Amino acid sequence: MGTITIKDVAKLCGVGVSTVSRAINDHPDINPETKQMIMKVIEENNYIPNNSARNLKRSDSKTIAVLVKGVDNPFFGKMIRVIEEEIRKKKYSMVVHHVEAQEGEVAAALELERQKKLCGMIFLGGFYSETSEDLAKVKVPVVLVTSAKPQLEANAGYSSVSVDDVKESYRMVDYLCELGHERIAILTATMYDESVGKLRLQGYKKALQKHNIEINENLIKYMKDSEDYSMKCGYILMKELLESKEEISSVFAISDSLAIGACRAIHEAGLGVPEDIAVAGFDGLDIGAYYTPTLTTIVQPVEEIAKEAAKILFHVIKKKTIHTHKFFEGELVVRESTNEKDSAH
Amino acid sequence: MGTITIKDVAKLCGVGVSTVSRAINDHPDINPETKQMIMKVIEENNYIPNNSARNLKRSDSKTIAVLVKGVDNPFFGKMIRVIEEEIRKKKYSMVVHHVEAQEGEVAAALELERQKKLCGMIFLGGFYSETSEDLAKVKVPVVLVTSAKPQLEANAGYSSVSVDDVKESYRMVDYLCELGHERIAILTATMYDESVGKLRLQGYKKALQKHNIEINENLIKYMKDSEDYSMKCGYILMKELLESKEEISSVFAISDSLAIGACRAIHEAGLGVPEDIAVAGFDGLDIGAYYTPTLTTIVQPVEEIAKEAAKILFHVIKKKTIHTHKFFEGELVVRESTNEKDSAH
DNA sequence: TTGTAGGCGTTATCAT
DNA sequence: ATGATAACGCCTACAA
Repeated sequence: MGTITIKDVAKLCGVGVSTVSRAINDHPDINPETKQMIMKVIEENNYIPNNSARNLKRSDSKTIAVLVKGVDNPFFGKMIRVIEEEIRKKKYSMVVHHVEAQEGEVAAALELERQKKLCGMIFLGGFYSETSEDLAKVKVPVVLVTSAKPQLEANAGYSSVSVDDVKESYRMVDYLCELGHERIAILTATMYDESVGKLRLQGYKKALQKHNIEINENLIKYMKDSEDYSMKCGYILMKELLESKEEISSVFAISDSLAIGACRAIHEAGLGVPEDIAVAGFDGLDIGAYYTPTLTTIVQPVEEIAKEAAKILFHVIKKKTIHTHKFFEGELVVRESTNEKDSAH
Repeated sequence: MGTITIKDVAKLCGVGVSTVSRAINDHPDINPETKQMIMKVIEENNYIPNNSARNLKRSDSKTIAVLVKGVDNPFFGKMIRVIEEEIRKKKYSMVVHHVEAQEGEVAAALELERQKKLCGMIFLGGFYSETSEDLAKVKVPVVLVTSAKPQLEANAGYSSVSVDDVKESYRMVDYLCELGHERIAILTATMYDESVGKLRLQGYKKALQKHNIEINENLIKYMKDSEDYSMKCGYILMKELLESKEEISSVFAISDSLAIGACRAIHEAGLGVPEDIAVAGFDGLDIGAYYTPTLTTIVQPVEEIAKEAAKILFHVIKKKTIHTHKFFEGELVVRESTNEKDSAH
């Protein structure tokens, strides 16, 4: 008695398969009583429709893919779970696909799209290296999360949801300046980054300019090509910075992971955070509240962002709307890792 | 020019569909030249077989599901990525499914199994609450990772791969004892846990016994039902412990996340780690090496475990072997969060 | 070695 | 409101 099919159910109910189909798909043209009776039989024999057959028949497969670029960012963990939940609510399926830092995400996307007959995709992180033209090759609706391109064409072939990286970054660096810091270093993405790295660097520069602080290229530490937003990377960059003998009173890391790595490096150099060097992060990872010292950071509203991403995607899929670009406010959370610039200097 | 099908390819090549099918599925009975020519045409028109159609035809769908129980354990993040890679190498698909702490994982598993015609499943974490009989309902091969049942029936209907939780836990607590600690608290899973929580608690008790230290129930802190292996949970449990006024010189948390939460609580109580209270964790998360103080822990060989899990699963699927139970050695990594019991006491 | 045809479980289009 | 029936794209006997 392997698997029970729609035919079996039909037989059991003494009706035609199409009636059963109508019942399980909430079609209008069906007698409520018939439907109820069918659903009961389905329940009793716990029949579950075969997904492959459905997808084969349907044009779309009711599955949406989540592409995650760059390993080891716990920031995405929560995001994925929220997205998964939203997708499940809509009775869609989700497949997640991790793409290595060097891999082209669009290439991976294209393959997935065809193979699985996706009806939509969500990109998490990444989206450096790729151009809008590349992205346009993906035919299904796409929403970019946390990886907006700087220049948002109104009619871009995709949606996006994120915080305003320039603004939030500016907010943080401005805060650091207000504390009296002038020698503010930044730990940022690669030099060629066209995504969050670039934007957050922009915010940094903007804030410095506002405070009439000259931008010192030696205080800008870029990741190497092979690196990612990991603690290890933050550790390495900070160590280099420390060894460079540049005077620094604070450092802004564009992710909490980087910030924590930086703290470790500072610590190992026999210095204290924030007494000797203040450290600020970005993202709002849980660990920031438990680290010693607790981490000043920009908290991104992860849950809201994820939900909005799903919402927009479904809207676009159902053609209820065209592509949208939505920004959420981040929140500057001040904790122990930053303090006023020591006046005893 | 929507999607190109196997028929189109056949037409393009001037051959029958079965020949094309044979080509893409590496069947033996085909002329190498024909095959090469077909593959070329496929490449040029980048034809990609429709997965749903394949799965419908095949009995199994070549997809394996990963069930992750309990949110927010970064420990599983890496695991999933490694598993994903292994699965992809075999040209299978992976779907991950998070199940809430209260949800029954077997129920979720059953639904998935039918709906997606899985050919195998990997359970990550969890597996408390569920009995072997429940698990037996899942017809496809299952491998339990990091969640072995205490009593392993030789012919259990599943495989498992993990560290020997009793032994590793024993190793850690034994080490703590060797350092001179006698008042050793443990932060563990719920009281009803039948999985890693139970096992690690066993190891703890065993080590204490070896050192003739009486077991003090007040030093055993169980999670509440609603809690999970999170930093927050560790923080809460530790705080309760501190408030209980029990004298403690060290605490063993059965996960690094819990340990970090505990450190925070200790810190906020104005005490120092390890001077006042030594802290040890379990898992070997990256953060352990960057936290202040760095965390003494049992490092689990995540990558090996994940690879082995995939390997075993594929073996069982292909009927090359029956279910296996494999254990890996953990590694006791001593760092700053533990030290010798202060003799000045 | 290769081609033809039937069927996998659904959904959708027709009639009824 | 309901029931046949034809696709959906692929794999696989079976036949050639």
